Amino acid sequence: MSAKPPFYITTAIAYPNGVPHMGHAYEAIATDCIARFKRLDGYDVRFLTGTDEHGIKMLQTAQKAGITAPELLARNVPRFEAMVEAFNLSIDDFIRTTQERHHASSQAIWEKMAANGDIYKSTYAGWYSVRDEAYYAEDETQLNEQGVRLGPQGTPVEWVEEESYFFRLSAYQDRLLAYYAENPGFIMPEARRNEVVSFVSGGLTDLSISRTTFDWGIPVPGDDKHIMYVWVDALTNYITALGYPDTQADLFKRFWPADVHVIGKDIIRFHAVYWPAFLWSAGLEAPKRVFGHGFLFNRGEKMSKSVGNVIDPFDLAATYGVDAIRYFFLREVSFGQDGSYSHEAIVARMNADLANDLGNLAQRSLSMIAKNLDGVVPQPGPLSPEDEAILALADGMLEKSREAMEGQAIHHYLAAVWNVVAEANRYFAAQAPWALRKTDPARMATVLWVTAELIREVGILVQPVMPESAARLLDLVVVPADERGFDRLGAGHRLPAGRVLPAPVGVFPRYVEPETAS
RNA sequence: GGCAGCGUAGCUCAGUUGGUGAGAGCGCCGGAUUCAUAACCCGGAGGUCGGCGGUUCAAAUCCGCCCGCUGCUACCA
Repeated sequence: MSAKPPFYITTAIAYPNGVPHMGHAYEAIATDCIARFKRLDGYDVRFLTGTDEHGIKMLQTAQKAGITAPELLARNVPRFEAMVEAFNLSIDDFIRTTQERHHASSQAIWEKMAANGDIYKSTYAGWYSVRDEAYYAEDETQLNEQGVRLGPQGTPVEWVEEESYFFRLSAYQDRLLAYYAENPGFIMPEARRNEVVSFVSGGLTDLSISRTTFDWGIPVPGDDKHIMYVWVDALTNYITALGYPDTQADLFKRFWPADVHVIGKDIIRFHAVYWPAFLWSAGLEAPKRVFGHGFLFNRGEKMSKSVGNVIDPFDLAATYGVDAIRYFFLREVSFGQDGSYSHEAIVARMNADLANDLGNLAQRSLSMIAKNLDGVVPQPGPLSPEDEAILALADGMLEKSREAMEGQAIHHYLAAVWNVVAEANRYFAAQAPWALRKTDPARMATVLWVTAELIREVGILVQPVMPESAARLLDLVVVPADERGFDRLGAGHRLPAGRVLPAPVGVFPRYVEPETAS
């Protein structure tokens, strides 16, 4: 067992009735960045992702394709698993809700909730929308011209009357409101919290949590006619992966409650209302934070199959490079807000920030060390006020980054780092070491040492966003593998003189438009 | 309909509790430079801070109304 503080972070589990789109990759990338940041900052991190494989939609999609649900999963789930490699996700576990461990866990939490008196059997009658996975009151629906009844979201609904188990959600209203009040950071960003508070304040009704109309799911303990509502099943994944129902398991004791569930803004309610209630009912603690990120738009348009602008994340990574894609989405999009992307925006970002600012800085400074100092890190002379100032600015990056990442403001963390990169370029231009070469070689050496040290610090700090490229950057200044943690930042661990550096090679290539045949 | 939020340079956005002449990045124009990935550096043009009215010595920043947009939620039908 580690002395490091624990940090448990999860993505939502993806619904694999289709293949991954950029939205899935985005959530995974952002969560991975947070996980890596915490790991480098000295935390014992547990990072979970996975797939949500039950439910009627899975059955229907399979049916449409003329195959079974397991066959559909066999086709799609590997694509989600492939994202782990393709996007360099540093996960510790990949959970699939069809796994045996998850059946046991889901049934166990159900039994706990039942034993607590929060589950009762009744009948449910109403209009159900498969697509929305929600029931609607009759007056929430209407008939269209074709005589098809539609729900408020414009999706078809069907009359369902079935015996159902209910969860006493209404009993948790006060406790939820108290929890939101006492933990202002529970729901992030803040705008989402306001919505949830207003929703819960408006009154909670009990929740139908079982179905008898199909069987692709986990059976209710002691009543096989019923299978669990997908959200009871899905949410439970977060504790299954820690060994639940064995609450004495090492993982469970160490990592529950979760520090952050990173999810899309569309499923905030399930995570911020239902999930804490389920957990309390089962005698467990609620997670510490639920962060709802925004949606991605292709050139400002929502991605949809009918518009034909759904982007394959694997294609993007192949075209621009994994790290460039990771950087683009994490830097360009305010985490928590919706974001937009386009070829032009991606190219502009990667060329300006990565190739021109950071890559070129490394190249111009390290090549001077190679050509003028035989590739050996020089011993710096007395530091000038300019040297001290830029080093101090770099030393301040960690605190700013931490502060930003406390609130998952990934874009602020990156802005802080690139502010230093911009200043470093100004510093380099102002000091003009190429001119000092003839007038004051000792001073040139000092400037080059300072710049190399800046590259070391920036390299360490950008590892969470661009693990591969940052590693190559750090290789250029020969930072040993065990000296790449955030504890190595700052004045206490400056780049030592005497290191022999390899010949500098470009880490961040410019994106050049391929020649178009005309 | 209710609640919450937003509308600031061509684009994306910053602008603590009202007070140095309204900012950043990208883009554009000009200059400088050659260490470097046609990169970096310097300078410049560009805005009625959605509109109207009000409070104040002073408002992008507070209040009211209006217009437009977004989210949550309700209801009519």
